Amino acid sequence: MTGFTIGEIAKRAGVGIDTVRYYERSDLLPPPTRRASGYREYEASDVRRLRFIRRAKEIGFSLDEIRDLLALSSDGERGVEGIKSRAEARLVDVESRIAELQRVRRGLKALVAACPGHGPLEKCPILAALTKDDPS
Amino acid sequence: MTGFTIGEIAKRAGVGIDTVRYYERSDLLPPPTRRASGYREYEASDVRRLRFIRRAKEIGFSLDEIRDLLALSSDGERGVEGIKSRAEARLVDVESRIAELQRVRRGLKALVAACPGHGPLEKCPILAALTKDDPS
DNA sequence: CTTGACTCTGGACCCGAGTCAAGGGTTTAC
DNA sequence: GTAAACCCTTGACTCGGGTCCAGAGTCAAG
Repeated sequence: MTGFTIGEIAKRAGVGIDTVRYYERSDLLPPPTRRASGYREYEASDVRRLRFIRRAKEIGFSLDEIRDLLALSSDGERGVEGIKSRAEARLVDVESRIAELQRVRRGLKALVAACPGHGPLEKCPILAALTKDDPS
Repeated sequence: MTGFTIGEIAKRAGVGIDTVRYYERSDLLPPPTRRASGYREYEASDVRRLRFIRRAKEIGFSLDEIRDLLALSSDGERGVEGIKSRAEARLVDVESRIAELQRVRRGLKALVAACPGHGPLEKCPILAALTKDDPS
């Protein structure tokens, strides 16, 4: 049961080879074992980790934030202090993102509903729906 | 009722002055009227638009995507064809982002719930919760 | 045992989204 | 009427997140 090469893992996770190496450099992926030749050798957990990174990115997390999310799930025994609070902070952040996206969704739904598919779509509600009540 | 200067609008919208000029260059903000001196002169709708951009960015849209969202709401009479379908496409996208974020939220909640605040937090469920069933 | 596909490292390059600086004009407050 | 605070343009720079390339070594199939 030899592990995957970098090309295999990249394909399985749906990212580029250079990206995998870049994530390694960026401490998002642990340095894999190496064959005698120097080739990187990955295992299944690396594929999972890479997929997680890819998906987290797709929904708008930065690599820094993802590093944090990953750390949450693998800090293990040391540093249990603070893990919970970091998770809670992330949770708050995620929930506010969801809330914002739900506002956008409502706006888009209203737009779609109001739009008959043709005809003079006057004053779509989307801008109004999204720009109201900003207390900042 | 003279309009706002660039500094005023930037402050009201919570972005930098350079950012406002950058958005103008990038066609996210219409070129404002100018005073005799050359100073840009903005109005309330520009503040709303800027705020919309800022918030859309915060929840993970790129400027390209935002340009598209904005176009949806201001295409007006011309090009009514396709507006609805673009809105629908955006809606699908937004809904999938929400769904992904909800997965993350569930994972984080489980993590927070499972974590007593100290003690050996073994095998937090978050990674597992987020890396399962990826059909790509 | 060669050929083509793959991998290695190091470093250059790219794009998006700003941010800063220089050199100069304008406005406002005192 | 002048100083501080603001604005103008052009153009260089930054940073995150990759992507590409050169030059060299490795692996697998025929």
